[in-house]
Amino acid sequence: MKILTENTLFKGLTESQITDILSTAYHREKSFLDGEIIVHQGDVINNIGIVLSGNATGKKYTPDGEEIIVSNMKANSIFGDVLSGAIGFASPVTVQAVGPCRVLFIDYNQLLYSHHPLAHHVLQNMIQSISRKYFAQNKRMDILMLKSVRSKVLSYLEWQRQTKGTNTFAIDLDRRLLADFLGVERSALSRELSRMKADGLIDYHKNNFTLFI
Amino acid sequence: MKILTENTLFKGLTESQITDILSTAYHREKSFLDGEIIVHQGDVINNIGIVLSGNATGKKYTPDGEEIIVSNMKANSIFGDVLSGAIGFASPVTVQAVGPCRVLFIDYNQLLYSHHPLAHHVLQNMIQSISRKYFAQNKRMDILMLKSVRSKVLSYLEWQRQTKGTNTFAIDLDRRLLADFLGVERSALSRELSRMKADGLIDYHKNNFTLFI
DNA sequence: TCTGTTTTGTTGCTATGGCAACCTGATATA
DNA sequence: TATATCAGGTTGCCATAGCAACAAAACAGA
Repeated sequence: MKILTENTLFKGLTESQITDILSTAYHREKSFLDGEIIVHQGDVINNIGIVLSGNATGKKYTPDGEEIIVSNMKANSIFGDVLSGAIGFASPVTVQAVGPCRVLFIDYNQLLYSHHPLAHHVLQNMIQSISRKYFAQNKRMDILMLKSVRSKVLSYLEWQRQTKGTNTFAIDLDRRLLADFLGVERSALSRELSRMKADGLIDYHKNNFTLFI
Repeated sequence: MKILTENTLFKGLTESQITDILSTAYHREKSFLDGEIIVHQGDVINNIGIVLSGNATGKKYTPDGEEIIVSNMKANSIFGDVLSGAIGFASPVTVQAVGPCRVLFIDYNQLLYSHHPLAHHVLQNMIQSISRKYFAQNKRMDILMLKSVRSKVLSYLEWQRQTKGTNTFAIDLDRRLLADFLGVERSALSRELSRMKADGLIDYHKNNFTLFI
């Protein structure tokens, strides 16, 4: 349980305070094998999930059956918080184990309605966590709304430069995922990257990029 | 202040409970004239804003200077909640008065850290409010990711049918706003709507739509 | 009712990007 | 070392949709 002290949901709390709070809300640990579904798209859930070990992905399926990876989760990632918070909403994503993984589920309502003096603190952390997810999504929306592939790529790289703080940086998406993120064809992305390199705007090799502008 | 009993942030509380809670957090009411800026894009704020009367819009500007209306706010709309919740984030939007309007600002931290017994309740409402905004955004992202204008329109209309519950319904966006929402050209939207009518998929007049599929 | 204004529809032109198909190079595996 | 596999790059074709410019309704105000 030591890992939870690093979790954004319990940030600022000691290990004993965390176990103390958890004693007031029903929770259980569950293990999943590679490929097992943790949450189905369409499920209505009332639990917060925390990845204790291993990895999981959030995917969704477009109307025409294409699979899109929405998020990659590793240890200490939280899911189901926004979903539980909205009350009554169906999960827009399927959460699936990538390799064996362990997940801690915490009853959302009991945690929320707990009168434990520190529950307040957890709520504040939760608001912060949800708000951050909102803005991450917001950033992506801004990019998706741009019309040309080039402007999308530039906007993305500019964003990365800002968060990384250097003109040369590695991104954590491969071409397929980057194309999905930008909402373009993988081949169209490759094509535009070449053009941008030819135009002297950027340089890149694999997932290492340099921005010249 | 009676209007606040209808506000999602104070849902479930009586008028006297609301004034009671407000007494623990710094708040002020402010009036704005038509066109006045309430929040500038890029501002870092620590207040929750509630529109008491009048209307306001949330706009943002694309890299190439184009103005996009992101949201329309009326009485009891809340803004700044997600922004304050994320702590340290710059506002991605400019909030501007449309006609004269009054806004109630509440200090976010004092409301959040209040030890008032009902503050917990407000926090829960806030989580719900933010989560809902997240999912509204999420829905839009799904639509923006589709490639063709037709699929975007169909996805949007299908969504409207589901929320409205009938095959015939009025939407609350005009063509300009709908085009922005879908991330397409206004003329391209009009063109595709005509085609879809010709193909017998839909019928429409102004903002009244009927879905045949 | 007339007129100015705003909203919506229409249409030709053309660049863009989706699609498909294939190539190249890297990494893994036997 | 040979070969299978996978990520990334390249390219031709062509429908789609952006852009611009204009037409036609719808609406508002005098």
